[in-house]
Amino acid sequence: MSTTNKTRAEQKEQTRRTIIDAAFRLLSADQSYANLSLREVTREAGIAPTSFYRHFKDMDALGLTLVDEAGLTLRQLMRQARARIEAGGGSIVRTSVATFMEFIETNGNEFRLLLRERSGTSKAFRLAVQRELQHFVEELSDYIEAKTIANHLAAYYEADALVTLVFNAGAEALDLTKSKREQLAEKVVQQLRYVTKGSESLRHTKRS
Amino acid sequence: MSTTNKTRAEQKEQTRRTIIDAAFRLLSADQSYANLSLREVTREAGIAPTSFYRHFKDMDALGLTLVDEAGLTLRQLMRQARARIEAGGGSIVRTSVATFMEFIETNGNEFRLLLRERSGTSKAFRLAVQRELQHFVEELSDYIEAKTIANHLAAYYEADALVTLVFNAGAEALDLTKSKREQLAEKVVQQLRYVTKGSESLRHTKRS
DNA sequence: ATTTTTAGCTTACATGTGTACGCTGAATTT
DNA sequence: AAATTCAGCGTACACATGTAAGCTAAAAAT
Repeated sequence: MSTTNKTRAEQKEQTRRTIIDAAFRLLSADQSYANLSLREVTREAGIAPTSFYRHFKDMDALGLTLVDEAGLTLRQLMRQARARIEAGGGSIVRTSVATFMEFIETNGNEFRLLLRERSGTSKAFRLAVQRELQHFVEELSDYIEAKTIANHLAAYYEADALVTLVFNAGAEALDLTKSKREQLAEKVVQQLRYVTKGSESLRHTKRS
Repeated sequence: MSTTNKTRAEQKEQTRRTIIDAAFRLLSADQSYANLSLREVTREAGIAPTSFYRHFKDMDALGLTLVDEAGLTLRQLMRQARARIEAGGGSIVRTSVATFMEFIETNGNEFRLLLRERSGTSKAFRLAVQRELQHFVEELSDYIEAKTIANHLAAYYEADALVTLVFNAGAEALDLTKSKREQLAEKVVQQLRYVTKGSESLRHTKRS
């Protein structure tokens, strides 16, 4: 166990990626991960059905990997958004919403995966998605706590509401044409303002 | 085609109900309608697989019926809540949330059906669920428009946000123990207040 | 140079699926 | 009384699935 250790491990990693990519490719509005079969995936990946097991214990293991990757992609995108904002761009709310809507448009199937498995039949999947969303809530919550005089709990409630509204708007966007999506964006921007304004307003009247 | 017309039609209707009830019984945290097979349903209903077709064109037709029934159940419950409120009960927000949480607890599987099929692989299902939710948004929107000086669009945005937040809290509640659910209820009550307060506040600063 | 490891393959099997076909007996119509 | 309708059944078929068993060739270790 020394020297090169390249070609074989590399080849295996490459095949693993092939499987992952194949699975993502098979997701669509009409096909969820839940009703995707092992054989379909291996067919798309160009390997024998039984070879699948050299890389994943079962379909659940692959699915959880996909959820992680989709969550990562989304987080990276939102980090870009923050960079854009700090670089002097427009309003925080509008830029974040626009970025999220971009994600829906270019990574619709990744989003569908998160959306569907969040309420799917596997508890492990539900928890995995929940964890991804929690990342956003916490980041946003910290931001709010720092930028305002909100206490910890209030900031968390507010952040949670904002993430919920955006995520739900994303789900709605999936079935809409591009023109209708602009109306949807307008709606969610307004709703986010209600939340931030309302939270601020209540902060000033009582200390809860 | 005249006279009695009872026993046969009645028997058929009864079997139809047996099928519907069987399907509902098979739904759970671990089984969604999407991966429920025709044969499972007929097995549970105690009829031959092929007899299914005497009552429904296919599983999709049955599923849409279930969505309708679940939506109806939910609507009836919320009507009761309004009755309770107008009969002098507590706050609108708190009572509505409590009623909804009761629904989750006693009709968890009906709710799961709506929740899952809202983002499922069948557009017909997605639309059916969307329609059910739209009922709530519109009723609530009318209520807000009447009770406040909000214009039509603002009332709609507000109602939509409220329904979204409550529905999402319901989804979260499904995986929680009873004690954690009270915390969740507290969270969503607070979030709803943010929305109503924020909407009101913005109404007074600008006319949009 | 020899042995060990292993990614990927082929073959095979048991199980579950949707639904076509045709029968039966009882309810209904004529 | 005779004819028609039809809810429900049993049989049957073609097809897809997950995965067990064992082989092969090449890479890696000895």
